[in-house]
Amino acid sequence: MPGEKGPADKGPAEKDARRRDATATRAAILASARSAFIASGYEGAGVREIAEGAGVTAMLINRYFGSKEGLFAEVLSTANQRPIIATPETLSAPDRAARISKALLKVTEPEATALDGFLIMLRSISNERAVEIARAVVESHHQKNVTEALSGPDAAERAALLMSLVAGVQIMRQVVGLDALGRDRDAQLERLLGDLVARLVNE
Amino acid sequence: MPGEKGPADKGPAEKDARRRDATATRAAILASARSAFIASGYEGAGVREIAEGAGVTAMLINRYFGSKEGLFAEVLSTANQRPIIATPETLSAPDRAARISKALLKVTEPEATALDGFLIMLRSISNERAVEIARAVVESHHQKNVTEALSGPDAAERAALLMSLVAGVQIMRQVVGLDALGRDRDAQLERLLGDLVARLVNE
DNA sequence: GTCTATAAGCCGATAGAC
DNA sequence: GTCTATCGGCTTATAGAC
Repeated sequence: MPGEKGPADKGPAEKDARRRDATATRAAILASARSAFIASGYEGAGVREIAEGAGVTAMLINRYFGSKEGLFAEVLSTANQRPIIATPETLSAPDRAARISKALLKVTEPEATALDGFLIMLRSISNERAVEIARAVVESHHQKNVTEALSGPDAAERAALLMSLVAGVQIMRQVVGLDALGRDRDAQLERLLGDLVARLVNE
Repeated sequence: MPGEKGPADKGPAEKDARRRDATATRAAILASARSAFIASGYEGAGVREIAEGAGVTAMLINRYFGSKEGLFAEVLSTANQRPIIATPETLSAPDRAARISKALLKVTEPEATALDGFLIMLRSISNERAVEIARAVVESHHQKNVTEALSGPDAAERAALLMSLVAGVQIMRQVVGLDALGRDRDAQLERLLGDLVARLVNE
């Protein structure tokens, strides 16, 4: 029947089964946006490019997320839901400093992806609005989680410095690729970093 | 003499005295570019905006620097000529860790400008070419200088971690503006940071 | 040495058809 | 639910006049 639209329209509309699924489309856009923001940051990634990666047109991004800004906020929020390095598990272990420094080196290897939430933020600090969005996410998630996990005085300041150290190592090792932070130095780095982390996580 | 050009050409060309001075124009473009890259990074700053700040047209940027990329390379290089925090002076003092942590907090206050060379780099990591240029500058200047200033084993790795810490603190304190790294926490931060820095700069 | 004018293309966002 | 077509504005870079 010509007047009927949507998935009920079988027959010639095989690909519509996926194309007309709002939930799936939304998820596809989010996934594509995440990759694009990781690779190029907020300013570097374009809505057309993101849409193409999701197999849709750019217009749908505004339809589902209001704007590129709204899309960025949702990507950043979901990518920073839970702690990666200073997790409740690593923080409660007796050898937590060693565990954390080891985890930090692992997730900042050139091809690692676990710390994507942070990486998106770091690659987006050229844009003022993106920084504001990132600030809200970090304060409400990571700062809060890590502070609560640390006991002793100045927990908030120690948590903030731990995040700073993580951000700095990620930039210099994963993004910039300093020789002295290469994988072939992991042995020395693990020892040095463990020392630093111990100062922050041990009361 | 009719054949002579430049400032010697007085008379009706009052404003030409400045406008037709290639050296001054070059310097004006560099200064304007530096401000723009600090505020918006490589991708965020436009050549028109930079040219306007120098009182010239965008075309001259390509004339003097070949391209926006060439301009960026020159700005980044001049802005990172000499060390700011880990200077020969601070590193040779007996209480170097305390001095360095104090200096770091000072140059990462919200309105501070001393660490601009680093800030330009951090705001530009969304662009691949900008990162390559920044990497070359950091390796050839800061990594080299700081490593030479540190004695003892693993000097290169300790230097790289010190730069990572500086970069991380600058991002979280000056760019993101985390509450826990605010100026009202300077007393605690100075103590905590001093501890960390001591682990890196003391053999 | 510096200008105006313009090429060629990408940006985010929107109107309206189906 | 998704499309095409398009708007207005931005981008870097270049050609040619003076």
